[in-house]
Amino acid sequence: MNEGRLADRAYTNIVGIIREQKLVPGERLPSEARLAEMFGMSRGIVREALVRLASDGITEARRGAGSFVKRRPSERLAAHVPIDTIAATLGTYEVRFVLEAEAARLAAMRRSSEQMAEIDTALSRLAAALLSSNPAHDEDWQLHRAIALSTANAAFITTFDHMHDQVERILKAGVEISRSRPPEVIRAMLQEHEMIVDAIRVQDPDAAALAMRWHLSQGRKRLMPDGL
Amino acid sequence: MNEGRLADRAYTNIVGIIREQKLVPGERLPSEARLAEMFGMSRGIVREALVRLASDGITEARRGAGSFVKRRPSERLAAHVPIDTIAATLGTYEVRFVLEAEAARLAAMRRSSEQMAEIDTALSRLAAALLSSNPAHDEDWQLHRAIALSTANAAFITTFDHMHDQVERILKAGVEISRSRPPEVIRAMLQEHEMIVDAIRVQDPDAAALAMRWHLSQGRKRLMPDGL
DNA sequence: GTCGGGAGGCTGTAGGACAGATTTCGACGT
DNA sequence: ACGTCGAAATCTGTCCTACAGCCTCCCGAC
Repeated sequence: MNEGRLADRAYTNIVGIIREQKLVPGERLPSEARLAEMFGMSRGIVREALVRLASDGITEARRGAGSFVKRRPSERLAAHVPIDTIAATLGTYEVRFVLEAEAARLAAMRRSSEQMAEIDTALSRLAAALLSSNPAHDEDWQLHRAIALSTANAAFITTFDHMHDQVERILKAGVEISRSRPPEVIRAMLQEHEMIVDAIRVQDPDAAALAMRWHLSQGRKRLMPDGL
Repeated sequence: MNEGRLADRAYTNIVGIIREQKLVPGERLPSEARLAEMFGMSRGIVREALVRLASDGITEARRGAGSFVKRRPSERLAAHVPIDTIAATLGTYEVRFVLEAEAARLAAMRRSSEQMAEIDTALSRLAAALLSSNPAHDEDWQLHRAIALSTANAAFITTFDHMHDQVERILKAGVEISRSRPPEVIRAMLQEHEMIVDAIRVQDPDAAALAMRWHLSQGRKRLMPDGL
C-alpha cells in the first residue's frame, strides 16, 4: 500500500511483531536499537515509525524505559488493513447518516450569520462546479464541512474530519467514481443540497436532519445502484 | 500540554509558522534544515514533528522537493488548540449521543453470539470494578467499545476510537473526575449498562438506542451536575 | 528479608554524511 | 527570441556515532 519509504515498512513490521507475538497492552516491545537491527535499518527510521505508532495511539514511549503497547492493534488497525471496498463504503455511509444528520440539525439551531454566509458560498461554488461538469467532489465536501463547522462543536468537527479521511482512503484504494453524470442527476444533487441549506437558513432542525439523510441516501444509491 | 519533548515544541512551532504566514494548501514550508536552525534543534527532531504533521494529514512530504501544506490548517487544527474544558466535554457528549446510540442500535441488529459474549464479559468486568470502588473508567470504556465492535462496521469503530482519543485528551488536560461515588450512583450506573446490554441481547434496536441515550444523559449529568 | 545503590539499558537529542529525487536556471542550439 | 537540455543547487530519505538523562533490575550490605 505504501512503499518507497523505509519508515512505512518499519511501521508495518512493528505492527506485525505486536500481532504475531500477541503483545497485550502494557507489554514492552523491543528497543529501538534492537528493532533497527532486526529490520536492517537505522535507529532513526525505526524512531519515525514509533512516532507514528504513538501518534496513532497504538504504542506509548517512556523515556529511559522503552516503547509499550497501548492498544491491541488487531482492533485499532482495522482501518489500515485492506478491506472490502463495498462493505467499507456502506460502513462509512452508516456513520455519515448519523453524524451529518446531527450536524445539520445542530447547524440549523446554532448557525451564526457568518456561518450561514460560508454555507451559501460553499453552495454556490458547488453549483458552479457541478454545472460546468466538474467532478466537484471537493466542493461537495466543502459544503458539508461548512455545515459541520456551524455546529460550533470542536469534537464534532474533528470527528467529521476523521471520517472524511477514511472516505478518501477508501475511495483512493477502491473504485473510480467520477462517472459522467446526466443532467437530471446534477439537478437532483443541487436540489438536495439546497433543501439542506434552506432548512439551516430558516433554522428548522428536523427538516435539516431529514434533508441531510435524504441526500445521503440518494448519494449512496448513486454510488452503489445495486442497492444495499 | 505535553512538554518535555522537544519534538512537541517543534510540532507547535511549525503549526505556528503555517498559521502566522497564512500558508495555504499546496504551499511549501521551510526545509527541515532551515526549521532546525530556526528552532535551535537538530534536524532529526524536526523530522519527528514533520512525520506527525503528515500523519495528522496537515502536511505532506515530497522527496527531494520539500514539505507542503495539505489542508486548511486553521480548520484542521481545531483539535490541537487549547479549548475550554467544559465546552469541549459537552461537545464530546453531543458526538457520543448520536454515535453510540446508533452503535447500540446496530449492535442489537447484528451482534453475533461471540460478540454478545464479549459484551457480557465486559459488563461483568465493569460490575466487578464498580463494586470494588475502582474508578472503572477503563472497564466502562471497554464495554462501550465491545458494543461498537458488534456493529461490524470498521468505519464506525475507527470513528469511535477517534472520539475516545479526544475524550481522553480533554479529561487529561482538564479536571480530575474520579470523585467518590455513593452506592446509589454505582447501582444506577450498573443498571443503565444492563439495560443497554439486555436490549442488545434481545435484539431490540430502538430500546438499545434509547437506553444508550439515557445512559449518556445520566453520565453527563453526573459529570456536570450544574446542567447544560 | 529488606533496603539502597550502582550498573546497564533505553529513549531523547545532537550533528555529520551521503544518495537520490526535484527544482531552478543558465547555456546552448535553432 | 524561444524552446530545449543539462548541470548545479536544494531537499528529503537514510545511515552513523555520540552522549545526557531517566528507568529498571539485580546484587550486595545490613
